[in-house]
Amino acid sequence: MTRQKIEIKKIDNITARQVTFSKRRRGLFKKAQELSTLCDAQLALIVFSSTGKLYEYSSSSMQQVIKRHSLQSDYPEKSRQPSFDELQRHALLTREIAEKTMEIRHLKGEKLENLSLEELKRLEKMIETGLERVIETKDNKFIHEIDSLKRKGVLLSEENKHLQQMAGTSGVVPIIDVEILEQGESCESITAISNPEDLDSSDTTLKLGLPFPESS
Amino acid sequence: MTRQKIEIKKIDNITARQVTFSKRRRGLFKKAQELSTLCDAQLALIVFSSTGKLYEYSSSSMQQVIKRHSLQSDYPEKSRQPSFDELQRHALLTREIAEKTMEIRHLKGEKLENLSLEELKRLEKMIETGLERVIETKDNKFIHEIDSLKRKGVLLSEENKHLQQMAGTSGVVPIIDVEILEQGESCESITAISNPEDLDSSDTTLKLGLPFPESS
DNA sequence: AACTATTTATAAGA
DNA sequence: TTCTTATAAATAGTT
Repeated sequence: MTRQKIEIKKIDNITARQVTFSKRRRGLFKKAQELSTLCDAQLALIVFSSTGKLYEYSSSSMQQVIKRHSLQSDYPEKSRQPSFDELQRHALLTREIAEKTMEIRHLKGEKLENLSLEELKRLEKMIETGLERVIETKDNKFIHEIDSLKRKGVLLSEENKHLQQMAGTSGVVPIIDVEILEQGESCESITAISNPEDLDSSDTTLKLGLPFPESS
Repeated sequence: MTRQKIEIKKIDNITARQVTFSKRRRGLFKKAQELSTLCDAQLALIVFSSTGKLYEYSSSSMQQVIKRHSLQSDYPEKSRQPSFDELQRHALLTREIAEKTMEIRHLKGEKLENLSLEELKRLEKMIETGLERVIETKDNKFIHEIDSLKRKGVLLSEENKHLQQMAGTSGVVPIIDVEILEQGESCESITAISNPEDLDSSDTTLKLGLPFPESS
């Protein structure tokens, strides 16, 4: 735009075009950075030359500007297709869930028709072992609870005796005989007179979110 | 850049800044479009004013330029952060896997220490039911196999008789007596003489990928 | 928004 | 590519 005014259309001469590109590109980037500085604007400029070379400027990070742009723009989520990597990870997780679901069903004795005899035998053994462990754990817990209750009973009984002596009232009859507790075998009879809140040894109340949902 | 040269730094006066922004923005966009036209360059320009308003220009479509840019640039996938939605779905799947893993462990009699007595009782019942079903399925499969083998034996025996008559050789002694097969009760004795490849009724070979991996 | 004095950008040539 | 230079274009400050 000096010596002679030029028309704004594609420059045919390749050399002239490249020269003009160099000059004007520099000018444009300078103006862009001046604008962002002077006016506190966030700005991104991307230029590909006709030969394919990339030139870029951005006042902050290019990603930041592009992200802000795609948020404001009317194609907010079109460009956000899940990446291959995400799809793959998602597929892996889904597959793992399917496998675990099937394993649970098998352990519950469901959907067994596709298992071979060999697999059924393995499964049976697996479940038997699991059952033994559960029963053992359960029984241990019962025993522990009985033990704990007995000890509480003994303590309470001793306290009672002490209180009787303190009060000098020998005529009061104890409600629970310690001897019965120490020899007791029936769980029901003991849990029946016990209040769960009194026990800090184990929790017999139902937890929220049962870990065994019904599967169809 | 006229009347007086200015320093390139943020303009403090808000009004002056907005005026300059307007003027220079127009100039910048004009230059940008001239460059793309004159030099056949692909170009994208994104500007956010300090008040947040978006101005943009691109020689082709903005997405196209941005895509080309992110391909050439050295951050090919960095900008592709997972969306909130993806993260959430991922978290859900991971949680589901954790829950199922724990359920499997419980069914196998592992990690029972945090279960209440009530839960242990439920679990025991669940496993017992599963075990019954597995045993029943297994036994049915045995019976089916026995049945299938018997029928094969009968057919083979009849074929043998037929062949004997055809050949006129009455002196050949049959290797297997049909009567024995029809009355057989022991699974082992029968499976011992059977070849799994002969049976199309059921598959007793081990499937690949056992559904019961050892968990620690 | 328009004006205008100046600065800046740049086309053509070296 | 870079420098030079004449001139077009952009624009800071003013109205």
